[in-house]
Amino acid sequence: MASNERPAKLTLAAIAREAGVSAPTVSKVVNGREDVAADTRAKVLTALERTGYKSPLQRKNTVWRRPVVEVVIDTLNSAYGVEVLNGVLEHAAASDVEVLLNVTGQQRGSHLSPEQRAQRMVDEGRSGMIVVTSAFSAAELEPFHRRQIPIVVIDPLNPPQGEVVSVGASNWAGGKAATAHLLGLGHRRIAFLGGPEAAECNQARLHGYMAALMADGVAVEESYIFSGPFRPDNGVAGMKSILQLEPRPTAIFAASDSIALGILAEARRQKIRIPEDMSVVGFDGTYQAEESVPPLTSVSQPLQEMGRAALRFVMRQLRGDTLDSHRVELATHLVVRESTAPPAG
Amino acid sequence: MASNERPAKLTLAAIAREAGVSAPTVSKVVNGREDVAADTRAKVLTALERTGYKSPLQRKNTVWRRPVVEVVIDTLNSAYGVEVLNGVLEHAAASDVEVLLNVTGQQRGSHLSPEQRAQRMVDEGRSGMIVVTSAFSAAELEPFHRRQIPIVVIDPLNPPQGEVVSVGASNWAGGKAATAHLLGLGHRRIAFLGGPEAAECNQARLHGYMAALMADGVAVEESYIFSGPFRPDNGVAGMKSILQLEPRPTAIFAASDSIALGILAEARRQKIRIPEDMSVVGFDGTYQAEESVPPLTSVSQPLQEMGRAALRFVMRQLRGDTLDSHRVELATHLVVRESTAPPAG
DNA sequence: CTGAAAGCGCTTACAG
DNA sequence: CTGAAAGCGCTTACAG
Repeated sequence: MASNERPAKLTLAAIAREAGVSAPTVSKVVNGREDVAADTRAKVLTALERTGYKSPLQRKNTVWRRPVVEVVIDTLNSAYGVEVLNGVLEHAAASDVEVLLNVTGQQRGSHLSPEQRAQRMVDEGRSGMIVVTSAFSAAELEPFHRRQIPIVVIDPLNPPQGEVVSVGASNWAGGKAATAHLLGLGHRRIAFLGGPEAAECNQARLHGYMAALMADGVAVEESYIFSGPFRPDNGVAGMKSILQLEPRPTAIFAASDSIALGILAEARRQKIRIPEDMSVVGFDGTYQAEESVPPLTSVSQPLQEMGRAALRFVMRQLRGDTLDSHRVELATHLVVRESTAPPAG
Repeated sequence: MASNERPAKLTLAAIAREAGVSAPTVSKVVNGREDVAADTRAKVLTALERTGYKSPLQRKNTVWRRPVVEVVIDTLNSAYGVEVLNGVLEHAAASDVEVLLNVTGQQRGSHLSPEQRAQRMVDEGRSGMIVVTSAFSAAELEPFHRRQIPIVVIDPLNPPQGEVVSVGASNWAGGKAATAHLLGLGHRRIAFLGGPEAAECNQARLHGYMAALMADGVAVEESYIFSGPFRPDNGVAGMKSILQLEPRPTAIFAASDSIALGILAEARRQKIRIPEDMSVVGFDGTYQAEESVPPLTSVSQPLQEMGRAALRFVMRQLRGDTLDSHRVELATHLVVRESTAPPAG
């Protein structure tokens, strides 16, 4: 008879039987009351753990909730961010994960300390976080690590910190390829219109640029190197400066498509023809590079794949898998369109 | 004695007394069961709302969680959707609401019935939903209404359904203004390159176009009217057709900026100069209209404001406020840039 | 579609 | 400190 009994439902009463105590006693233990003898409490706790008992509340909360991953991003007003987000969303749909969006340009929740934000993530049942092109200190991440909340960073704006898991692209190789392409067309005076000076990805692109120049025996000219935000206005301002240089560069390698778009706009205003008077290479390879006038030669990053990889990393950490590496770097490749040509003359 | 009684505890039974029904009936309503007569349900809902009843589960969950609102959108690959989303995010940041993003182009959760999706929203503690440019039937929305989940629709792709709360813009006036602008420049052969034929907003724009023509005594030419998706490829295909019309139109009113961008691209390929050979007006007024070549004359919609208004509507319903109206329509206005000029000759 | 009755699982109050 | 008994609040099963 005993061997054919179906397993009793997991109720307080069942735990009580299991532990050899009464239901009210189990109730007290579950509710953290103090009027229970230590050894009685121990017996009950053992039974609770062995059977995996959940209160009706907990059970209702476990109706199979999908994991919720928060994506933190500074702005959606660039094709870069939207593409990364699309990758995250695609993988989220495939793996039944929900995506919470937090655009920090809008300063949400900035009044909270990292400690409070991490605690709130636990309270609200959030599973992990993906941070896109942001700067953060080890101290800001520590409260999340302590609570075992997986965080993955895409293209951090500051140098990698200890244990941080990050996803990026081969920026150095991309910068080298872009510059080599211009050199191959015959350009010798090539400007670098960069992103934020401190950004890892920007430094790698700059060093790729310098490596290509050096490989061809072209001296690096300090006055040809600029930096600023990854935004069109930086391209506009940079283009104005570059047009006043003597001797004037014949080509520009821009560290992002958004910067390159600013260059194109300023060129139009000043009646500088692209590529006849000036060649321009961008970086990112978003759809904006395809649709610009003229279509932009650009170093394409697998942005969607980067988003997917970031979410995959979060989920792996959630499952408790060990990671092979704390950094994934996906390949970039140069796409030649119509904004580059041999220099005039 | 009655006047000094302390208020009865807020139990199912109390609600039942209040509504003049039995406890099991209240239980059914609270749990979203279907076997309750509409008027009985209404009585119970009133009582629930008046007393602010919370189930034990809800009571325990009220550790002060921020409301979570889900935004459902077909794609982020258009400036339209991103702008609306920016508006939602901005108001969400200001009012301490979390935003969950669901991009349906990726078919997520499509295997679930509306009933299941609505129940899951309750289970996962979601507060409300904002649906952007989607089609849906009354039957699809009913399970959400039954569970008192506020839904607000932005620019529905099908005609408004009964109780649906929606946000939009003055499409008819905008279509009329765009067409009047072209007529004022001297155009008489004006094509309409529209969006989805069934879409409310598209129909309003089309009728605004016809109203302007008729006001100027210009006959509506059926062969000048096209429809298709709100996407650049529709603009490309439409432009090809229009260029073959005899006599050829001298201007095009496109029902969205994305369609207009396709027109500009095809014009470039065919060496048709804009605006010298053909004037083009778009609709939406996204940043793409500013950055295109040439910059696009377009009817600007307050997309961010529409996103903000949608979230405000959701929150009002959550608080149980009565809505003044089930439809908000914000003003559009024409922004003249460089894609329109008097016809040649 | 409704509700009286039975039931379920947890908690409370209190005697020992 | 423990547990039999009573109680609470919600849900289920089903007769009408």
